[in-house]
Amino acid sequence: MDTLSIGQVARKAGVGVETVRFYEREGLLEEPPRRASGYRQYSDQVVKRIRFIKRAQQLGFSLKEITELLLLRVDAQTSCEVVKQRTEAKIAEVERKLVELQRMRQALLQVASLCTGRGPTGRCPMLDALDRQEPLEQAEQTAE
Amino acid sequence: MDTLSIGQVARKAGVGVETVRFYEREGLLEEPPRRASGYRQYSDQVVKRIRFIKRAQQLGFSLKEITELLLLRVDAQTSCEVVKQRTEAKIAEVERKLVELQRMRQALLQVASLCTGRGPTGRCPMLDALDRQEPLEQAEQTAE
DNA sequence: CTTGACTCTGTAGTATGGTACAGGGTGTAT
DNA sequence: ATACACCCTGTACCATACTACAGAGTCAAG
Repeated sequence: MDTLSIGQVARKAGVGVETVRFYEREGLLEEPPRRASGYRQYSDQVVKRIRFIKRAQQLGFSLKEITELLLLRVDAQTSCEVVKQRTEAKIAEVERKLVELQRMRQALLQVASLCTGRGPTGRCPMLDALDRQEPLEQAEQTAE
Repeated sequence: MDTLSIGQVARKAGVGVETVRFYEREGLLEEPPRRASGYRQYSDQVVKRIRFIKRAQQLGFSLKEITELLLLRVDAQTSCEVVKQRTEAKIAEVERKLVELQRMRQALLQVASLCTGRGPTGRCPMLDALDRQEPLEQAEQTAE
């Protein structure tokens, strides 16, 4: 057989059946064709789509944002210019996240290295490590 | 003055007063000393802590995970070995996220470049672009 | 042709992460 | 000494993202 039942899709994608239906209701998955009985029949494309949704979520994107990512395409409704602008905005966002993650990684590496030296170094090593990365912080809103 | 009221902390950190109290209840911020009146008095350390929480959230960490990150320290309760292990687990997690974000960035760059060529290329360019990055996908659970 | 696993729709409940009062006290500037 | 912005506790409500039924129909194996 070439098509998948909702249960097969859910198992392959590592989510629950209810989640697949939920994503359909929320517009993250398009409504699939139905059998005479009303059973949904999927292609395995949808498995990829669900996995993408799950990965994007773990990177801090909401379902709303993920919908936007999945809709980045040139078509009758959306001109090339618009898609390009939106895509570049998303790229900028992803790059901001990359920078933050790099900083977190550096901080964690410092915590790990600090660890070999042992000793209860008080306070919060994680935040101290981040401080060491941004040596000069702006005055930022001292007013009140 | 050397200490901050809850309102000043909230403004500096860019969150609501209620959020600060919520984080305290949830154990993300320790209970600050109080004035005779019962007013909380904070040092500006806490502003950094809240900003860290917010940034980590945007990278897909839950408040529970963020609590764990902030607790990575060697003390009476936690030995060096344990902290090191946990920290290295977190580093691995961060590095997985970095890889995923890089892939998403590449995919978005492809969508943007594809865009200059114009035309409604059907389907979902975002997922197609990701496919092009992982040329050979494993058989992964073909059973059912 | 029945049994058990699966599917359908619809509605309700849950966990997470806040957000918004209500009803009261505090701090200080005028 | 009174106004006004702020703080307190406590409780209730909200959005997001599921998760779990109930009650009914479907499908394939034995």
